[in-house]
Amino acid sequence: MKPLVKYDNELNMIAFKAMTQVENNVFFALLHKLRDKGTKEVVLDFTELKRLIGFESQSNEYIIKSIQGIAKKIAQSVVRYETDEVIKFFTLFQVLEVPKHNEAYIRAKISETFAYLINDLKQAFTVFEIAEFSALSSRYTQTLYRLLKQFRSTGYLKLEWSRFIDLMDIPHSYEMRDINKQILKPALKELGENQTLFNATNPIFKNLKMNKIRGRGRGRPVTDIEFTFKPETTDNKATQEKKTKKQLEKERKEQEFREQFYTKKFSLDNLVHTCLNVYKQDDKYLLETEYYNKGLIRKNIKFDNLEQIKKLIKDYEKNNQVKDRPG
DNA sequence: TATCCTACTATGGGATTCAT
DNA sequence: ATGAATCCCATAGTAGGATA
Repeated sequence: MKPLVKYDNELNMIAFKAMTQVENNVFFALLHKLRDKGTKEVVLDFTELKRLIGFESQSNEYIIKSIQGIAKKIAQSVVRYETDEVIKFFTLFQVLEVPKHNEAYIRAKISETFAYLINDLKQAFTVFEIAEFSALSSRYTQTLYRLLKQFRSTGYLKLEWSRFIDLMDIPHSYEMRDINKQILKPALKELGENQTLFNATNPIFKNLKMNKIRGRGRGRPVTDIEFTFKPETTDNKATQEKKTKKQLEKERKEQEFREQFYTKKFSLDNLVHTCLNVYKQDDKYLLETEYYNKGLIRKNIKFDNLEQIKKLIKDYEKNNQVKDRPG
């Protein structure tokens, strides 16, 4: 069986900025190596890296540099959590050691806080072949690849445009034409067309299509982007029972349900909340929000029904319009 | 109300600059 | 040298505002 990377979907939502294509490879190879190791320390050496991700064309020097680069970025990528009382800082990994010369290895362990992202995964995980991932030609294609892999069972991904830009780590200087030309076109070609090198017959995502959704207003700017492709079936015979269209539709609905309030704002107790996620809990709804009050704070708020949330958002939007007329 | 004008964004081709 | 980022040019379609 080919080496796989497998991790909790939540990791896909932590956007790692400014990773190069090779740094991505090292990062996910490390993730592969660390999986189901608890919080134990591991060493990923050159031989294994090479086996996992190739490295045919690059010089040793370049590889060492990439490893140092990834170590630095991991160490600097601080995740910050705030409660009312304290601020906590975490890094995803603790990188314990990388060599300075002539060798290429990385010694690391996962932080206790994030151990759940790669240990004992039972559901809501992303999984893909690391070799396939590493062979992709650009970091943008790689990111789109793993986002699509997250939705491998439904074959449907829809993102708000600004969030897409954020997750894909697309420079703000890129305009639509640059994104089309440099990112979307090459990525769709690479992910959706037949592969000649490794996979002579099958594209990575069958029947992959992209659709931009344009909103209202002058120029009708793009508000959302969606991707559809033929859902994957699992290799596992036991879980291979085919999903009916109804089930797929249900999953799709569930995703849309979770996304419906994302980034919407409302005001509560004189604080402006930004919606992140909504969950159903018994017959109530839990809304995860973020707001500033001497720092960024996350909170779960309970509602009896969705209409209450919608009303709050509507009220906020009404009060914060610059100029508009009904109709 | 119907029509015209303008502002705005998308799209595609191509060229140039930048960093490694 | 190579790919990524930036920029220039030109065309098309539509919404919103202005005008008649």
